[in-house]
Amino acid sequence: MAATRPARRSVAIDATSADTKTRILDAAEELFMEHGFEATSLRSLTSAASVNLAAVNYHFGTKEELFQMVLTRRLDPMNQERIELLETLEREGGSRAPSVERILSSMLIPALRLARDERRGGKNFLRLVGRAYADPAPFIRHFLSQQYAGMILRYKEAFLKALPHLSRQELTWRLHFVMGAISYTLAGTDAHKLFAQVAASDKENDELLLQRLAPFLVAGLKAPALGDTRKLELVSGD
Amino acid sequence: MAATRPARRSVAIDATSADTKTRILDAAEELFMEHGFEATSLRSLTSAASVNLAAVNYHFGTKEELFQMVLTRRLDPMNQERIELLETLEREGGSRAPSVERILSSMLIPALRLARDERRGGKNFLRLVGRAYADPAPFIRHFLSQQYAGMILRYKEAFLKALPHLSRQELTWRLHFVMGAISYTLAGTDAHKLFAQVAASDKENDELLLQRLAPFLVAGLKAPALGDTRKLELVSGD
DNA sequence: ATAGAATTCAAACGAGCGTTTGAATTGGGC
DNA sequence: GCCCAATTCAAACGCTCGTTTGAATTCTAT
Repeated sequence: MAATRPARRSVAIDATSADTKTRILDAAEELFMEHGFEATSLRSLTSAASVNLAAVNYHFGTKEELFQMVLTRRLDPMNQERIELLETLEREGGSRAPSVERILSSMLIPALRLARDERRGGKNFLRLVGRAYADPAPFIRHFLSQQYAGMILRYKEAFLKALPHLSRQELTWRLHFVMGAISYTLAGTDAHKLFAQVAASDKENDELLLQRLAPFLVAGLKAPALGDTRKLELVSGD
Repeated sequence: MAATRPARRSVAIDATSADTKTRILDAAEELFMEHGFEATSLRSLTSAASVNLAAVNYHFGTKEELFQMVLTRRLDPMNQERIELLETLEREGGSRAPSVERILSSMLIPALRLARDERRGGKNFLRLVGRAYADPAPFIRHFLSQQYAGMILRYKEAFLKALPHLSRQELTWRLHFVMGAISYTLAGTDAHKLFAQVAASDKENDELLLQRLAPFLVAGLKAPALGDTRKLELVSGD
């Protein structure tokens, strides 16, 4: 299946086609976010991008490869920025490990910047990522795990130093919860409708959201380890 | 479209067909969880259930209605149990409001019970719910929000009394984060692969998971409100 | 035993899907 | 001005989808 791909674009991969490719990527970002991967047809996608139907297969190979390109285009720089921010933090602190607050901030700030930058897809893209996290399609899951593995490992080490009372396993779970809250929050949009009211204006929304999310996550991360306090009354309410 | 539905099942809605209907619901639960709504075809579904292809349309009308039935079958009793547990808690406490820990427990216990009960779909079903939360399909979002609205409102009131330092709006956000961490955690399966290690055996997994999730969430809920402490160093790391 | 309703079944419908093809068109280097 | 590769295009291929149909079958109440 993958072997029968055309030999056409074998000579020059990137040429003058940047415009068509970008138009496809932009339309894909929006439509994948709105309808999901499966429910977005290449016909509606190419129509929205004002390009020929065959252009997707010509420039990206398959629909799946297009999807991965949509994610890579913005996730790679964002995760790169996260790691750089974290390393700056560690360098500045010298021998003293950075605080939980600062480490978490270095995770959230690049996401916030991306959300604010309309030229880079803005909120749309982050919602797309949040949804991709919950997509059952195996190729999406494999792609995301490999895409995030390095960054998460890096942050796990940093958090371990800032939270010495947590075992490696305990921290793995907590980072899992943190990623869950972040993904879910970023996937947002209609999820807000589960609750009654939403925030006021639209511009302050992003920043306020993260300023509310951060204290919640910091407190959760700093919580005593399992077994440190009484076992928590999880068994039957009487 | 909805008007052209057959007049066949107009006389008796539930008859001896329970067996076929149940087989369809069980197969749907598993396949929707594994592949998502869009990617699950009625042909593979009816084949797995060993029923005729037309049986789904005959018993449930459309594929969407089947999906809603899959969710309703288990969500209704679970949310009912949650509310009853919460009301018991409030009745027992008399005038004193229940603690955050106990309120949260009354949310998690019914989910945990359901996860343990293989006859009611077990973990499969909770993963399905977790994924449904992130599904972009409008009919799923509308259904879920109406399905949870009552329960969430009920719990918001209870949490408000237990967390008097939080404004209603602040709590709305925190409950949003809580639901995010829960959904994401329950959707689990491959999400675990994002991280290195997983828990040991398989039976203790569920309980251990919730026993780890609960302290995290309690600490997050109890965190000081925005503005109570310094604004948290979210802006640039220097 | 039989009438009538409920259910099952095989077959087909029309539509939409991702992808491929080969010809037409474009655009830069000689 | 011409050539050749890169790109665009209209059309089609083969396939799968959700749903409908009408006959065959099973079930139930008389």
